Amino acid sequence: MEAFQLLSRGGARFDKQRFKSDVQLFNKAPSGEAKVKGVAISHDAQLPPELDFFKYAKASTGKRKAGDKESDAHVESKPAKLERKRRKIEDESKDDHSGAEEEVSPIQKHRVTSKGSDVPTPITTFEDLRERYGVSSRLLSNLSDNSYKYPTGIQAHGIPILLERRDLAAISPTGTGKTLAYLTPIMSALGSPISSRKNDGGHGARAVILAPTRELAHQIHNECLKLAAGRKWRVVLFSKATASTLSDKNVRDKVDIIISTPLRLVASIQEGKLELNNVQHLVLDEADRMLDSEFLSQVQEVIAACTHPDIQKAVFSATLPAGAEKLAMGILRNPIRIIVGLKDTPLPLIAQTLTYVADDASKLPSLLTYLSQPYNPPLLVFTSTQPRTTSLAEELTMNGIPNVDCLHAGMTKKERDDAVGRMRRGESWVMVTTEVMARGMDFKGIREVINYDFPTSVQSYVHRIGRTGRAGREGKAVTYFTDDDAPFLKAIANVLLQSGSSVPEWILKLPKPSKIKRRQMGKVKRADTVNAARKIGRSDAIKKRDMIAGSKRRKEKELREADKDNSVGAEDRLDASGA
DNA sequence: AAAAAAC
Repeated sequence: MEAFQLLSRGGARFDKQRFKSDVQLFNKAPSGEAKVKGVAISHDAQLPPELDFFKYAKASTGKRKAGDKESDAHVESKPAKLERKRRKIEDESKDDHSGAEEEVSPIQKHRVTSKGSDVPTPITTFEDLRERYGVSSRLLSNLSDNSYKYPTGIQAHGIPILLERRDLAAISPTGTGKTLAYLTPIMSALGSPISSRKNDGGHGARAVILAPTRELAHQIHNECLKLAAGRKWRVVLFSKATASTLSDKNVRDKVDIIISTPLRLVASIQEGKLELNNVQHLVLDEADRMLDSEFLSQVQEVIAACTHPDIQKAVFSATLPAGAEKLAMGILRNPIRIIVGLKDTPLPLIAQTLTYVADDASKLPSLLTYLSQPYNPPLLVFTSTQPRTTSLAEELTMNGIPNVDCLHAGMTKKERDDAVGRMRRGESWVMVTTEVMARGMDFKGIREVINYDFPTSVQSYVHRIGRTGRAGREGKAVTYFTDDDAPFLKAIANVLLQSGSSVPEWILKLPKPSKIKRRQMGKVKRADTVNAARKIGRSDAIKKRDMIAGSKRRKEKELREADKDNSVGAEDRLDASGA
């Protein structure tokens, strides 16, 4: 029963029908298509046993069995301890001017913290929205028609806040229904389509949603259309084509919601083809990405163009580093901030492993070996650059891996759309991609993510592996690392620990260099990594002995360094982001 | 810290 609830409220984008067809597809495959070696058939149409994807909120249940056998020196997570530490840090960083920080949600099991004045009570069912805020039956039935039966944590807390017209910064893990958490209140607040009104005063779109990639904007648009069913809402996915149509006043004045990437919008504003002075709701999805240096000025320009005095702004993400949060809070007016679960932390139902591959040349053989054994398609493989994405996809295909696809932003719009289409239909078994797919994309079938190239930040890691384990389903994430990745290994390892996956002990024993020293120390750490990694595969006795000796040596070294440089503490930093 | 993505 509970399992069913979790699945069905499954977040914004769960689509039972599609999932079903995926499973059928995979079930069919081997009998028909000459037994493709190594492709596991997924019969798990039933629910995974552990749907409580916020179990880490409960003190000590976050442990995951150490299923990987590279080393017997595995360290299990200590969620309770970490959470205590984090709470302390959060308490200390509370802003003076803000209202009371309070623990809410006795009903929901997962922990939700909110900051800000007069935080509205969360809802328990979508039906509450009718009584409390007069949300229309049409909107509510559109929700239930799409199998959104119960609000997720972010929806239960976020929707009332937005309906009370407050500004909001919302942080909630990947795959927990953030899209619906902002679309529902916006649709409700807009009331009725502009086209159905006589004279409303004001022209142009009343809501704008910004996302960092075309694919994500497209997906948000699809979600919005689900909620818009049955009425003549004009929800525009902004593109080159729509940009020119929108310069026609008659069209423009009938638009309700614009969903776009920032630069596209800025281009139209600068050409004088678009005015945003009637925008009363502005959402930044993947807020930390939207506020990073490359997007910031564009986003600021959009914000500046939204001149309506009563504009409501909201930012959403699974990660929000301190710098981005500061920026966000500066943009918002008397904001409420809510955090579901732990910030910058993946869901514990994603089983994560770190795999040592000595160097770049060893990655392809490792992946081929991996693909020669049973795996769960579709598999998402992340690389660091577009050329690497292309060539890896080619290599895999040449090595006989079936249904390999690739997607990066260097491809044409059509190529990109086609690739996403194949992915959605379950035709891709291995999708090689760049950071473009790292955020927001919701492919229900993805059970495994491979970080072929090491992610360049904790945020990137969290979002990449968050393509799996969505809407209460389990997932698996494998991350390759080479000697060159050593400087950032420990930060990622801490993320694994924090979210209930185990990490070989030697990784945690790696010295923690100060930021300044990181580059110079690359060599030192590299040697350390190699030595420690080489021990894998030796006999257990030798391994253990070496580990202990090695960790002692490292400890001593660490202490010596700590004497010289106070910024290197013996205590692991909790915030693994290092930002 | 650094590439990718945005047109």
